[in-house]
Amino acid sequence: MTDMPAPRLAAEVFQQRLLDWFDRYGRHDLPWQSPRSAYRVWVSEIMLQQTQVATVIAYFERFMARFPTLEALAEAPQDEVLHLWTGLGYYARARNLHKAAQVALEAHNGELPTDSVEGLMALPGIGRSTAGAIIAQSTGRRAAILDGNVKRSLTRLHAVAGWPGKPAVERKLWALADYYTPDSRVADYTQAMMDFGATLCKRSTPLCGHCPFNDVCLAYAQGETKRYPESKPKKPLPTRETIMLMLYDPDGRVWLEQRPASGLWGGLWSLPQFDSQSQLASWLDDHVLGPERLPPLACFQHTFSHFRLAITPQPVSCDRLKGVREGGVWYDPSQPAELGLAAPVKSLINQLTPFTLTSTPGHA
DNA sequence: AAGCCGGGGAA
DNA sequence: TTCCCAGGCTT
Repeated sequence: MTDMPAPRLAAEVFQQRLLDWFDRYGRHDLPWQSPRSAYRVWVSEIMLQQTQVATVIAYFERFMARFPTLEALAEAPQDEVLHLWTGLGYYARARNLHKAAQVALEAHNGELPTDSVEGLMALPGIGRSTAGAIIAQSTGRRAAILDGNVKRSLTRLHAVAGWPGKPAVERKLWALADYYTPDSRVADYTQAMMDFGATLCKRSTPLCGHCPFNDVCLAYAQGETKRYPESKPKKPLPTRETIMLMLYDPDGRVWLEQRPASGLWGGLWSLPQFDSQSQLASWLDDHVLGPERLPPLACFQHTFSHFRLAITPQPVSCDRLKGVREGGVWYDPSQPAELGLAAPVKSLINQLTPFTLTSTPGHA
């Protein structure tokens, strides 16, 4: 009772052709490939979710320098983990990674439970494909993956219609992915599938002339590689507006508040946000002594996957806060604490340098 | 099944 | 500009 489309090649033939291609043209020098450990493979797989290899490499190196072992990660404060994730996006990945390290330390003797896909999937942030990748790459046992590269390659090879995000399409692709997965050289095979999708069966302008499967690829035979995979049905992005308060004290420190633990920018430190100038004025009135508005910065837009945020930065200088506020810190840009910052917040703070501030009236 | 969750590379 | 990337979680 399988949902699987007819394979284009016997599994053994597919594997042989792919591994021959990989031995010549695959990537064999990625930082998480040597030294290879379950921990390093795991961290790389999480960072690589929805993120390109070229972007990840520098983050991975910094992360490994600071957290060389699972135990080091588990015992670190979350702020430090988010700090090293700043700019990478999808911050739930970092929170889940941190939490999973703590679970592994307490419940699995500090090791990842790589015995089974189900065991790994029980950890936060690890789904079926990531679990398969970790097992294949770190243990060499048979496990299938289905990432964006594999989805793209398989939809073309088999001319699978429909957006791969649809569960019915995804089921077919999982069946194919599992069918082609070999019993031996699984780590190489998994890496080969990802390399093949990333460097040959690319999203645009795939290199079909050099493809080891161009004699059996249905999309190529139809001259319709462009049509696969079908794209996600698109909807217009809604726009939200916000005012970001850049409140500076006489020492040039800026006031940051921590976001709620989950949701957008969860756990990151950000500038206070307001829906209107009157709300901003009211907040200043309630909490700030001696506020003076500074020359405004240019408005700009920050685009998320599901909406667009129109940001109006409002610099304000002050003497101090009235009383103490929980969940906030005075952040010194010249001696930055190791906190996670949302990308546009980091950009704004770096943009408004200490020199800019001290050259404005109202201080010193 | 659909929405939520970032940021950047590439065309 | 537009698309989407080594996806997973929540509702």
